[in-house]
Amino acid sequence: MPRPTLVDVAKIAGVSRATAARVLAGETNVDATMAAAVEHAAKELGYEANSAARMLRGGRAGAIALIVAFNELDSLTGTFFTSVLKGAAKGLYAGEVQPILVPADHDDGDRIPRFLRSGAIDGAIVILQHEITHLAQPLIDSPVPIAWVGQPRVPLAPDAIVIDSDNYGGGRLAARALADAGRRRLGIIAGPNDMEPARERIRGWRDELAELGIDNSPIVHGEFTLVSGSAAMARLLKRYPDLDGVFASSDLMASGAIRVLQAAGRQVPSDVAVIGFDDVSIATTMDPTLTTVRQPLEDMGRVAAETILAVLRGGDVDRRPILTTSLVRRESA
Amino acid sequence: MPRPTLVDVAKIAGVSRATAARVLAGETNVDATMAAAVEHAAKELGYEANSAARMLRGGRAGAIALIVAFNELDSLTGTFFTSVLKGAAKGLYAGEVQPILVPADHDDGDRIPRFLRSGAIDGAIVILQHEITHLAQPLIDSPVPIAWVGQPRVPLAPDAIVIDSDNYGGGRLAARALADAGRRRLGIIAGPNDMEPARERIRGWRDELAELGIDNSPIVHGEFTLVSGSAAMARLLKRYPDLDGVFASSDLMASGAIRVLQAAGRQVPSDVAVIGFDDVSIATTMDPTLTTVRQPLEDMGRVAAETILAVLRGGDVDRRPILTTSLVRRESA
DNA sequence: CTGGCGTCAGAGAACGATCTCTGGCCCAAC
DNA sequence: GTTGGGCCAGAGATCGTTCTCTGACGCCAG
Repeated sequence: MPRPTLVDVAKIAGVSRATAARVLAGETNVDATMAAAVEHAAKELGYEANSAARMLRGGRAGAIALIVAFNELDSLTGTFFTSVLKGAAKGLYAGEVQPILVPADHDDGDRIPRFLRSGAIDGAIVILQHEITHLAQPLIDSPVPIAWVGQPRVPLAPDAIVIDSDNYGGGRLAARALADAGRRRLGIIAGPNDMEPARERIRGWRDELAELGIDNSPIVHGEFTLVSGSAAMARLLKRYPDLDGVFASSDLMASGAIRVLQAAGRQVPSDVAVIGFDDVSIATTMDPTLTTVRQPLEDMGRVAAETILAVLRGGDVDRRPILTTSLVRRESA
Repeated sequence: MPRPTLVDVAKIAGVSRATAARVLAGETNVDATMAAAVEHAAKELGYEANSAARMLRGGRAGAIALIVAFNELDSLTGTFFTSVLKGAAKGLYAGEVQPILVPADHDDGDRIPRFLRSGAIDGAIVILQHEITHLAQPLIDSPVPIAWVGQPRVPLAPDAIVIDSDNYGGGRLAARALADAGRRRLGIIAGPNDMEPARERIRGWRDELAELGIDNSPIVHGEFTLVSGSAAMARLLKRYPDLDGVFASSDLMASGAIRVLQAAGRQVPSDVAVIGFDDVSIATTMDPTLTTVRQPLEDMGRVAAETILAVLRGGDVDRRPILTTSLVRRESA
């Protein structure tokens, strides 16, 4: 049996389509008896408005795409995505908007832009740590608003929506925490230099160290992954064998770094204190548990959702919110 | 400027709506000159069919809901979901169907059933380890087909779509692997007794042990979580202090168990060999890395997608596929 | 008692793609 | 030369909801 339509409801309630629509839309200028009849009929039939018809008539889809790199979703890197995803989906859900999951990889090069033009979504939230190059331009050219979670590598228009955390402040927090623990022979395992957040973390770290009077702290670079963290730590140890504090600018790199330190006979934190960045789940499962600069990932997702919804509703909102980072003290520093 | 419609394309190409539609639908019985004009006009305008109109007219939504417990998404338990999610989304994407993410928790008790009735989706894939009780009945009563990934605790109709892995076979694999490693004093940390997959793992484990002539192996129960695994291991050690092999029926419980074993001075695997179940990411990051019975989670998601798509297309498919489990040998056994 | 205004229900149009049905044209065959 | 069949383009209807416009009724004031 087909799904009941508004006409069915109206027929049973003995009123016209328009009246039934008014009642179900919550308008008040309807006779109470009729309204009750409509409510009753709708409940009886289990009526629910057909979303396609509403969409077609109303012009709004009531849906937002979440563009994510699926190949990383179930990896360690993925814990970053899932936190943001969770926040974004919750935020959209609260706004009565459907989150549509779109795999950014596996793209045939045309489906995402086509999807953006199909009217099936009102906007998109992009959650990519490493952007897929062929996607950047289509996303920038998107006919619907896009919210970026984290600064992408590509330059964006000044009115672009970008949700980021305070990477600069996070870098300062890490430096101060190590200094407060009495460490003075410090090194940093930074992210790739072509990524804005990575540069900001370095800048915060350096500024704070400068204020503390600590100079010439060496920098090595990784790719935010566990293995690149191990490799970077090995290089750092070679350059600076007697260091007593390391800031790894992702938790995964911190994890890789700690393994290398332990393999090299250094105790963490007694010989070398280590601070990470992100506060993803691995930080609590490693041994020692990781002291880290927390990015409020779930909040970032939620703010992305709220911001794009506000933009769609024509509201005047901050299009570049920056969420504060904070230090989470655990065992490693 | 508004999105171009089929009428715009037809106007530029100098043909009627119907002809333009025919060309874009790939029908061949159209004059080549006209077809070329339509193709050209469509490309020039960046035309993409309005999905709402297509949906309304065609009756199909072209979307499948993925119902997931969001509170667990970024936790350790969540790695289970994300793998399935990834497979399901890939499978749907391959079938040209949009995956819509639906948070199962945070439900106000009515939105999910209403959504199922809104025509916005053609079906749903349910990925819940611990079902939300108030959702079970609405899901069972759903007007659209539902595919369950993993046996839920509630009884389902015989024609329900359930994608599961071979839990029984997995239990046998674990028993045999420990026996092959020369272990004879074995114990099992099982899942909750009211969950079918947990019972099946026990049954497989026992049958294999019986064939191997190992009797009276003790059973303790956990809740599939890390802490419950620790607690269960502590109970097991007290009951059976000289055991030399443990099968924990989830990787998280195995992780908790190993910590307790190590804290009790037992070396893993030399004193006690441990085998887990699932093969989620933690299995590769713990120390020692975990030998485990692999559930093909991503495949399960993909098969769920393929099965529900086949059902929607009226195909005759296996509605209860069981995917094989396999042993992944690492360091812990 | 009548005219005017306010309120509220219903009829109709619109959203945009798709599918059916009709009508016209061309070619071939009788 | 005329008729019939086949093929192809276009007009129209349809999906279900929402919004605007119209018309009717009732009430109040003149």
